[in-house]
Amino acid sequence: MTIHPTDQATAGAARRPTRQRAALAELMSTTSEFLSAQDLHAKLQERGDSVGLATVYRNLQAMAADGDVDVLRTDDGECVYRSCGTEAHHHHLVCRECGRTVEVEGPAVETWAAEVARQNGFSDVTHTIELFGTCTSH
Amino acid sequence: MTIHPTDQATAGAARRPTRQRAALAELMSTTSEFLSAQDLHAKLQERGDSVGLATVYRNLQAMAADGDVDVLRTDDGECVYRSCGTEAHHHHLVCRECGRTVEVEGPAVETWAAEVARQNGFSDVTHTIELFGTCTSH
DNA sequence: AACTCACATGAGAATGGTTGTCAACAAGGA
DNA sequence: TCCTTGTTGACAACCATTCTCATGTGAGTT
Ligand SMILES: [Mn+2]
Ligand SMILES: [Mn+2]
Ligand SMILES: [Zn+2]
Ligand SMILES: [Zn+2]
Repeated sequence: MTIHPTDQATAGAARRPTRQRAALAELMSTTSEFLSAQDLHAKLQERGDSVGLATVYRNLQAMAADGDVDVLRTDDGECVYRSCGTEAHHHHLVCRECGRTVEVEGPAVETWAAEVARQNGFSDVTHTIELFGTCTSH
Repeated sequence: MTIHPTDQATAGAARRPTRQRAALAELMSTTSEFLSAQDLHAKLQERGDSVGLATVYRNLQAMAADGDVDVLRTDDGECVYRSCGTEAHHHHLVCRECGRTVEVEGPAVETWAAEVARQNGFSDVTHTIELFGTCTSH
């Protein structure tokens, strides 16, 4: 059984620069909400920088593996991506109405997670912590 | 945009008791790991209490809506269900090797989540907090 | 610049968990 | 027993994501 793979260490295997990845990265850098691969693919098409859907998926995965973008799953199982301001470990407070996202840190929650894991003898612990709510604009 | 629906309050609309739901509930009450709908469907078949796959899905959703079972998504997007010991709000520490699950509470983390939301002016806040690791049997 | 070659791309097919359809069933009140 | 209505199950349909593979393109090398 594998509920949550450990696919961490993705040593920087020289990725080749392409127009497609550049366009995607540029688009994401100017967007603050979490968007799905399909959303991004559509926006690229509107904008003229047409990129194949499979390529969007592949690059998003690569960028996520490299830690360049954050991923989370919507309630209906769709993956959504976002280019965050910091490379450091953090979590998100997302508006479920408009997608507005705030990056949050929680030293307390980090130590809590580590402590709980230790007390139960678990090792190689990772965690998923996301907050959802309704922002002030609603 | 809807990243995380608020589908909470599902007033107890009298659900009609059936052999199928009983078999499913019974199976889940004797299982401690998180299992997928397909896993459960297969186990029911082995055991003789054959139940249609669609029915398994429907009942799991109903049970989840009623708060009778907990749901979480595996890394590959599959929903997995578990009948927990308590009805009270809690989280999980799951072994990614064998699925062994420990129910954990975190008053500190609850207040942290609420506080972060308040500071950013978000309302109707919910959170997703799950811990994954490797248990002592590995 | 021409040559090479491994990596990247894209159009479309395939995958697979989940949901929809709808006729046959069955719980429970009249 | 009869009716009404929620429930079931076999199978089709959905749809996000992955796979396939022929073609394209970085970037060294000569
Ligand atoms: Mn953290
Ligand atoms: Mn909590
Ligand atoms: Zn909002
Ligand atoms: Zn284990």
